[in-house]
Amino acid sequence: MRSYGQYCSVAKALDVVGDRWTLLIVRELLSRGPCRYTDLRSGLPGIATNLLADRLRELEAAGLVEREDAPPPVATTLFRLTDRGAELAPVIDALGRWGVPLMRDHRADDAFRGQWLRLPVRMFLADHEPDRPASSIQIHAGDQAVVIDADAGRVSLRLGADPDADATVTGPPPRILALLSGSLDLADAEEQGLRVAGSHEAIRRVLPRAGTAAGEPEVTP
Amino acid sequence: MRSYGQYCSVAKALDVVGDRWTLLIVRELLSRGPCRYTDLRSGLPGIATNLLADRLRELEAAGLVEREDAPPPVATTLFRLTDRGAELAPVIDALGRWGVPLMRDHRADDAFRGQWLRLPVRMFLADHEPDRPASSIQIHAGDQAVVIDADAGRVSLRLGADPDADATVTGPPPRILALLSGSLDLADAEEQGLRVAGSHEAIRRVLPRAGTAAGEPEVTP
DNA sequence: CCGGATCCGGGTTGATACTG
DNA sequence: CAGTATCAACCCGGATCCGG
Repeated sequence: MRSYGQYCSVAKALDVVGDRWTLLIVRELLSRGPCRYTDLRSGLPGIATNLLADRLRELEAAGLVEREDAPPPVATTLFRLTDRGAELAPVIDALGRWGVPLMRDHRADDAFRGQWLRLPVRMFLADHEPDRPASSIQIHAGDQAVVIDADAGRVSLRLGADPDADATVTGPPPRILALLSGSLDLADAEEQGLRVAGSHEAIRRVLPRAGTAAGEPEVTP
Repeated sequence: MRSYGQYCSVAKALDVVGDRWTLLIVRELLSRGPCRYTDLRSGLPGIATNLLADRLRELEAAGLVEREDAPPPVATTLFRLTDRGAELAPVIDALGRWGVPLMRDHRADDAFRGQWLRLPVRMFLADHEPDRPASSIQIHAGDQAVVIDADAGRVSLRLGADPDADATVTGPPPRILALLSGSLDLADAEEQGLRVAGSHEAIRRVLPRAGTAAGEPEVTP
C-alpha cells in the first residue's frame, strides 16, 4: 500500500493494515488460530487467491504473520499471528462492535462462517451460573455448525457438531445473532424462525440478561 | 467500496469505513471538531480533492457525517460527525495505540499537523497535580504550534500560540512525541534536540511518570 | 488436494487543471 | 471556498494454470 506520508500513529497503522482484506485476514487468524492457506481462503469467501498470497507476504514482511512448516504427520504450512499481530485484537474488537448495528441489513447472498460467531459470543454471552456443571449448546446457523460451551464461568465456542450437547438451536444466521445479542427473547424464538430443542436452561445460562451489560448494541432484525 | 459480502460485523464495518482515506477523515473530524472543506484538506495532506469530495459524500450517505450551512457571519459549509460517526472513536483510538511503535520510523517527508498530537496527549498525559492553578505549555513541533493545558485534573490541547504559556518546548515532531510518551526524559531533552524554556514543573506536571500507566507503548526514536 | 503464480479487464486512486 | 473534470497509473477481481 502507498504510505499516507503522515507522521500520525493512526496513519502509520493504516499504512500497514489499511489495505483491502488485510484486517479480515487478521480477524480470521485471531478467531481460528494458526491456519492453512486453504482454511484462510474458505474463511475469507470472495478473496482472490493472488490477493491472499500477496497480503500474507506483506503481513509476513511487516512482522504480523509468520509461516511455520508443520511437522511431518500433516506436512503443510501454517500461518499464524505473531505477538505483534495479535495486538490488533482491540482494533478488530472495536470495528466489530461498531459494526453490530449494521448486521440488520443482511443480504441473501452474504456468506457466513461459524467462526465469525466468536466475536459476538465474547461480546454478548456470559456464564451466569458458573457453579453448575459444564453445559453446551449446539448451534446450526445456516449450514454452519458450532458449539457454545459454558464451564466454570467461561463461555467459549468451537466449530463442528456435538451430539451430546444439552440444547440445540437451528435457524438462519441473523436470527441466531439476534438471539445471542439479546434482542430476540428465547420465548419468542420459535415464532421468529428459530428451532429450539433440549434444555432451555442451558441456553438461558449464557444469554445476556436485562441490566447485565448496559449500553450494549443489539441486533434487531 | 465493494462490499465484502460477509455476514460479519467486522466485514460490515469495513464495508462502510474500509475505503482508503475514510478513517483518516474521521480522525480529522474527531480531533478538530466541525471543519470546513479546506480545513479538512489541509489536515489530510496528500489527499486528492476529488477523493475528499467523494468520501464526504459517501460518509454523508452512510449517516456518519452531516453538512451544515453555517450562519451568515461566516457563511460557509461545515462538516461534522453525527453521533454514529463519533462512535468510531474507539476504532481510531485502537488503531492509534497499535500504531505508536511505528512512529519510530519517521521519514523526512512525512507531513505533520498539530491536531495529530491530540491522541497522544489523551493517551500519555495526565494532570498529576490537579490542585495547583491551571498551567500551560507551548509546543512548537516542526512548524506547528499547539498549547497543552492542565487544569483541575484535566489535560487538553488547543491549536495555535499562547504568549502567556508557562513553558515552551521546541523541536522536531518525533522528539516532541518521545517526550510526551515518556520515552525521553525531560532532563535529557536538551541533548536530544529539544529546546525547553520556562517552568519545568509545568511540564513535569503532565508528563507520564514511571509506574503510572503500566504497559503503555512508548516512542523511542 | 495444497499453495500458490500468471495474465488480463475494469474499477479506483492520484495529480493536476479548472470553475462558479 | 468548495468543489468538478480529466486522464494516467495502479490495484483489485476473476479465471486459468502449475509444480509438489
